[in-house]
Amino acid sequence: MLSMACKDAIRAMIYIVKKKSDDFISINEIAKELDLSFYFLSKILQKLVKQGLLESYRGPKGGVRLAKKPKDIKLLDIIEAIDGNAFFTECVLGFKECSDSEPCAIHSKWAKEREKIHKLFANTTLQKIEKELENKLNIKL
Amino acid sequence: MLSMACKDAIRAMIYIVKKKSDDFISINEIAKELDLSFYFLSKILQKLVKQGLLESYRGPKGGVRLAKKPKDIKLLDIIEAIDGNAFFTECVLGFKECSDSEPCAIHSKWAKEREKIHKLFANTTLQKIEKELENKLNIKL
DNA sequence: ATTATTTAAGACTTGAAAGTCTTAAATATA
DNA sequence: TATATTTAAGACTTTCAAGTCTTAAATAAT
Ligand code: FES
Ligand code: FES
Repeated sequence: MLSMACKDAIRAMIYIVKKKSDDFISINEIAKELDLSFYFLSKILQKLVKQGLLESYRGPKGGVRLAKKPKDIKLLDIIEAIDGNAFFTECVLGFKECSDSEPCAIHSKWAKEREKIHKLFANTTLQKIEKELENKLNIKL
Repeated sequence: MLSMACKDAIRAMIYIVKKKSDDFISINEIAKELDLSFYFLSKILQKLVKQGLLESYRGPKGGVRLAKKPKDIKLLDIIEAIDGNAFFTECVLGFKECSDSEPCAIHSKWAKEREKIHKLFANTTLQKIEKELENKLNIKL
């Protein structure tokens, strides 16, 4: 469902918010901590910078940091920045159109669950995740 | 979420059940009616034959037909035959493990919705789809 | 028996995502 | 100013799903 790039992007954003740092965090540090390829992660985070979710700074002491407050960044923003919104709009059986007026055989049921997932990602902000990390101590990063 | 192969497989199975035929239905006919590649569809349906969802017969008058009653074939059977069960078991953020005891940052919410989708596919039999096709007349095939 | 028709099996090609690397640009520090 | 450090951009390679094609095997009809 989520691309590899998108999974890495979410994990990186969670790492960044958890740090609560005003300074820039180097991509190299994030890649090492999360055991990701520096090369691959760099490309992914560049997209988040272009989408306005991160801001970056070059040179020593450079890196990336959140461009907005954690409460204003939703998982859905990250997903749409990397993967687009195909999952939430396209027919699960691959038809060109997906709508209530022109449904496939499982549209009615599928669209309902799909909307719940959409809401889940739209309602989950980095701030909420941050709080949950503080409360539950066994969560993987 | 579903692979192209899986989407085609589901559409083909729906086409077959809708025909309500005791005879074998040629893959060529299915491919033409659903506007799918004969080559690609052949490979896909072979998997369903191996999984025991379809039975096939070679030669003139040959083709495929359901190996079980429509009420005994679930969408989940088709999905697992083609795509496996990765979607329903793997961590949405890509961690190796996915369990309540070792959760990622969105496991608790994700696993809940994922289970609903699992139930949706497990509860939707070809028989139910067949009935819905009869009731609602604007459903795409 | 021969031929036409159909699935079975597997080789082959294509295309897109994943992953790697190189060079350029920015900038802090010495 | 020179150097080291960092992101930016894009070329390049790898991998795997998607898609195509060829040949073999089964079988009905002639
Ligand atoms: S038309 Fe198929 S999911 Fe909406
Ligand atoms: S651990 Fe991530 S979805 Fe279960």
